Amino acid sequence: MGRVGLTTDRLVRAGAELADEVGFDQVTVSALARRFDVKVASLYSHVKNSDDLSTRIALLALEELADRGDLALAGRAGKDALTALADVYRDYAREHPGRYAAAQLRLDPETAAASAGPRHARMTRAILRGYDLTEPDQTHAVRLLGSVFHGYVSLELGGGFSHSAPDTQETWTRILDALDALLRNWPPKN
Amino acid sequence: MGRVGLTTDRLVRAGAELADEVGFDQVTVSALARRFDVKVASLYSHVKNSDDLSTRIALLALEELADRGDLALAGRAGKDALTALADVYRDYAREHPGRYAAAQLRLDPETAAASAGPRHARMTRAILRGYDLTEPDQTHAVRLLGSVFHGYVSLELGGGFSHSAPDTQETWTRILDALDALLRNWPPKN
DNA sequence: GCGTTTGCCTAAAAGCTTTAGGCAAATTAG
DNA sequence: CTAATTTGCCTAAAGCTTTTAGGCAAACGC
Repeated sequence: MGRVGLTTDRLVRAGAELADEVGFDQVTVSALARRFDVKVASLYSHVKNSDDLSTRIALLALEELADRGDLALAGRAGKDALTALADVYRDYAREHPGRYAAAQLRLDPETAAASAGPRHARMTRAILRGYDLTEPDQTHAVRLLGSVFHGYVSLELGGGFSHSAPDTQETWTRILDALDALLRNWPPKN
Repeated sequence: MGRVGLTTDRLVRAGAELADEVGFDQVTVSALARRFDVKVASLYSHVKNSDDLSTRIALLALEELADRGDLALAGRAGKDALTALADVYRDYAREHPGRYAAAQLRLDPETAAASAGPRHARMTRAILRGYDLTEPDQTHAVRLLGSVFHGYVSLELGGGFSHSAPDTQETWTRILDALDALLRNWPPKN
């Protein structure tokens, strides 16, 4: 039996695809071995354990998302930028539900710090440059945007807004309008 | 060996506690059996399978959350009601992280329809009676509130806003102020 | 008390995770 | 170009979780 050419990278990539197909929590070392038509134990030379695999998939997803974000934000500002980044998250989650779920994995602090996580925070902060907010309001706004993006996307993905009128695209548009209005007119403390 | 007095209800309740202690995804039929000092197979008379157990814990959490919501909303309106319901979600998630995670479980449509889910939608809609919104804006606003509550709580719980100033309580207050302002001044279409 | 139901048990099969040790293919060195 | 070394995938095995099947004794209903 020849060699298949496993590498950590190929495993992680295949794991991400598997996640999109069957759900992130169904991504198992066994399933991945099956996909490469290889014995399970063989994967353990490339990946420390199941947790390591999950973490690597999460890191990949975070990176991909940040790359898309950077691309979308280039040359945009204000509401244009807001909409562009918001759509990046929403579209990514719809195209890659498993990867998006992976990106939600709780990472330990050092791993999180070394991940693309900070890039995401920076992107959101960049959007706010188009609005007139100073600290600490800017941080509050960063957190609000993160909450809405993540909350909306995960509720929509989970079927939380299921099959009721009006359609979710319309809601998404109106929510972004509302956020834009809110950021342009951020209420002062008290 | 006498009988321990297992019932579906006791199992579900213990499962919920276990979830809060070790995380919802660590709630396993085996772990639950261990907790009752009983053989694993014994649980299968009270619970169909692992999925059934998870679903029941999720339903319990949704119910508890809705009960707290009803209590909090009684006699309140406007921003008062908004804050009260928002705090119910946030406090519940902090007190019962495992149950809160369970409440996020994707239920199949019939189960979801029979769950306390609809009560949650009704509660959010009730809050909006204090603001001047008509359909379809009301639905958009319901979805926005759901997104913010869920998004904020799950990011905070997951450590997304970790240890950076300003503190999360301050942000939470300001976000609710902002939502109140936004609802009082919902931007018209276009 | 007697029969029936019910509750917890043992047994067993099947799948996932992880470690240890082996052999052969690929790579490097002389 | 062979020899030594590294590397990649393998077999074997132990441990854990899930789930089903069948058994025995405690609890309950009359």
